[in-house]
Amino acid sequence: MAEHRYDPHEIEPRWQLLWADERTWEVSNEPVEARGEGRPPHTPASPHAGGFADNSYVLEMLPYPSGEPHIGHLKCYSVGDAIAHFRRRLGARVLHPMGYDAFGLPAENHAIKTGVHPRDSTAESIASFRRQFHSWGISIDWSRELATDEPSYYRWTQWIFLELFRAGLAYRKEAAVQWCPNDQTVLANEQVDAEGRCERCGALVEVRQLEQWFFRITDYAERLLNDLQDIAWPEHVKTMQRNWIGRSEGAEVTFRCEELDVDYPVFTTRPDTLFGATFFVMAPEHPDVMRLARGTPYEREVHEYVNHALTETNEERGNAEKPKTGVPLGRTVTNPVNGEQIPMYVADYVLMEYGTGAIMAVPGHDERDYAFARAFALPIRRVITPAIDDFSNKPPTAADVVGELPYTGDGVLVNSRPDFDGLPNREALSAIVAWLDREGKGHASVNYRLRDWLVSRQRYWGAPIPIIHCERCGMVPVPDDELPVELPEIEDYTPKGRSPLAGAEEWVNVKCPECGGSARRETDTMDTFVDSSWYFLRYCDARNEHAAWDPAALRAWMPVDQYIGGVEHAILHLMYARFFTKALADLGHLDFQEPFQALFTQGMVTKDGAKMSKSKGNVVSPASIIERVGADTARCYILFVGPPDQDADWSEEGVEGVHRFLSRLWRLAAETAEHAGSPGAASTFASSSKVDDDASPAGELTLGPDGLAGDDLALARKTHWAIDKVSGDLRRFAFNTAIAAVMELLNDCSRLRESVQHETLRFALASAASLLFPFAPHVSADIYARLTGERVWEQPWPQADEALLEQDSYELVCQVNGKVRDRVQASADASVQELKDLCRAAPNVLAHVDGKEIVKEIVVPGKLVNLVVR
RNA sequence: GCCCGGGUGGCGAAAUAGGUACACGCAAUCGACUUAAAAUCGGUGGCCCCACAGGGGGCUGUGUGGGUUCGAAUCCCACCCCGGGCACCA
Repeated sequence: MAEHRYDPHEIEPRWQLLWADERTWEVSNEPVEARGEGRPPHTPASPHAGGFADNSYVLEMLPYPSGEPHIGHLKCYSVGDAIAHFRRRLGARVLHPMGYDAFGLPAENHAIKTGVHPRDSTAESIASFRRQFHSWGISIDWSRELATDEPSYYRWTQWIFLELFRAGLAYRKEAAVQWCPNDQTVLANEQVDAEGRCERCGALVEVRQLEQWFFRITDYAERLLNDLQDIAWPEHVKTMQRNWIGRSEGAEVTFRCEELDVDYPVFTTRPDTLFGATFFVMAPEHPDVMRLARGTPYEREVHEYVNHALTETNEERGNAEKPKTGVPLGRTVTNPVNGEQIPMYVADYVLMEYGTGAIMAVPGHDERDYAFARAFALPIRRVITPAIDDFSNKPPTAADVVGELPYTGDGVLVNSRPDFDGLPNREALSAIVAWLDREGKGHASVNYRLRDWLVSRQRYWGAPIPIIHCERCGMVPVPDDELPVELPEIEDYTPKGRSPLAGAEEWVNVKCPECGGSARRETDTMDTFVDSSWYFLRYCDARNEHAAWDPAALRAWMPVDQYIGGVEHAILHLMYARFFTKALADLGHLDFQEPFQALFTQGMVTKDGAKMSKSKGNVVSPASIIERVGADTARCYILFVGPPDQDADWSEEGVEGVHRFLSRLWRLAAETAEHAGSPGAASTFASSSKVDDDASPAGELTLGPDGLAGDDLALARKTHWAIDKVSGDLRRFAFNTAIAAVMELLNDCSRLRESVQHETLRFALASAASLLFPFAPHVSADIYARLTGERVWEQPWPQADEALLEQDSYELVCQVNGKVRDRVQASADASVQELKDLCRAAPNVLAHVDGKEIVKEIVVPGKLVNLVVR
């Protein structure tokens, strides 16, 4: 007799080997019929209600391969794998691929330190990720594996770049970047610490204007905003994206500087406060600032102020708490609504990147303008009053004006113009904008917070931008047949104020593809977010050498039905991928607008309440956990510990608890399988079931209510309850309660094992394994095979028998005045009157009613009766 | 400051539609098995009262205070605390 000990280290590699040998999780792009296979015989004829028929694309965000996978990866892929398995067994063909986001800074910094080529350190990391993903038993179609640093991948990243370039969606312009004067290099924002110092040398970082590449994502602001309503994403992620896009409605209003004869439009969300504008402020970066100040007494002061502001770090400048600073420009502009001359200032609280880089300042109704006005002793005028008393008959007088300034709320206009005074400010806003429009002094306008995407990096380890600079022809795309532009081999990765690629002279100097003259390659590389903005498309046709994808392959799979990843990508990655999808659709390459139909964001895994980090020494490595308890335990634990969208704290004791559960399940199942007789019993059973598998698709695993009684009926009911519960929970990502339901089922199996028929127990345990398979595939496959001789992943998802979900009696809760006073057994088909009678007759109810008058009886059939007494 | 989440036993959590609060797991504790320990299996699980052998009854109780309702963890109002995101965006 075999020793009944759960041994994940024997079980897990055995099943992994089978799945790898048989390429179980690979799917082709051909429709099932076209492959001549038809539906596999076990596929349900009609999909379950709410099931996933046909093709389904389940995708987890691709990992950035650095070192080894961490617990966060384990959680993400455990969630994704559960969904993939569930959908397969509901009858879908599931695409579930894997790849690596392989370009990026850490590998390059490592190369600067050690001289090891980023390609080599990345390859090593990828190998480690791949090995561990296999050891976790996740059901990946490995035939589509990719890494974004492979020329066969970034060839198409470059192709997309050129498509955007040709469409005018990729362009070059000057932009402010972080610059370290000591290292003579541009720095990524992440390389600047909180005090605005260079990570490497500690020098104060400056802001410099340099030519950079951008993608015109702002052209898509409106669509990126509007289309959020069509996708099944968590509301908080949509909110984050909406805030990031930052749509504001308002008006553009023109202020004129008569002395210089120049118009300055400003954007305002509050045209209703135009009559309260008492000064005008420009951003230090505004190109006209020096011109305006020239020849005024403030020229020198303005010059110094602007220079200082430009070298300030974002940290220093971006602080709303700091006192307002600025310098007069010595000029005035005309307020178009009342002709007043108001003074112009330059101040760093105005941003060049938003609106027009200039503002009208209304200190009476804006906190920032108020602070500036107080600092510079400028007039503050009230034009809106919160008083909402009836001004319907007469305009408000000074006595009606109440409240503190600045006042930013709604109210009624005062001190403006007779035809606007007395109007509620929202009405006045529309009226004033209409009036400005008629006068040609302004018009309604919409502004976005979203900025164009800066994609160039002066870095080595990224996809080269496939552009050639020719003095005669300008910027020339690298011809398609010369793609990819491969990264040159270089010795020195250290950035020196330009991309390390610039040092590869032989690589840089080329002939212009248009005129044949000597020209130079673009030496910047692309932001790694570009690589990850289209990888989900490439998976659909990962081995295509002639195109980024075959449209037919995308039709088979896209859009992604369920995307899974960390909420830290709620804005950047998810926004960029949406932008790529829309831009590529506009260019005729895609026929859908959104890449990810549904999104699930998983919570962080902490240890002792803190984020895991090497410096804290609290990192839990998946490899060590799996070595100790196996992948099934690790995966189940991470899903059992709590709702997967919430943060979870890693607890060794909790892991042990789940391990005990799997051990008990495996042991009881192994004993039950053996109890059936010889080791062949299971297969005998399985083959006999094949004879009449038309009886039910699950043949051997059917247990109807007929002829069952006592504990057998109870256990069969519990089994069907668990089937129903787990099915529902899986649909709503409630993996924790799904696993708890299987635990309950096992507890009943253990309790009733001696008192039920063998067949009842076997059915319950095989069902438990079947339900647990999405979370713990190895042990579930093992148990299922032992009990039935079948492969669980080839079985359709079990269906609960309605007849067994219903009880013929239940515990009726008897309340008096809303408090539970007794519980009695009630028949499931008892009438309302019978339930009332039952409740009134319950012993403890009688004690509480005791002579009092029953004024009301509330009956909730199936649940309770509440007697209201007085 | 603004926008999201969240606050339930000693702990992680559950309660899917306003209807039995605390499923499942951990920890603790008692018992069984054992020479013993581990493992395993079973019981217990706030406070008070009665019976004190099994058992029965009551009172609290879901961050705080109010409200709606026969009935509120769940809905409404006000507030407190924790976590995250954004933050001079005119």
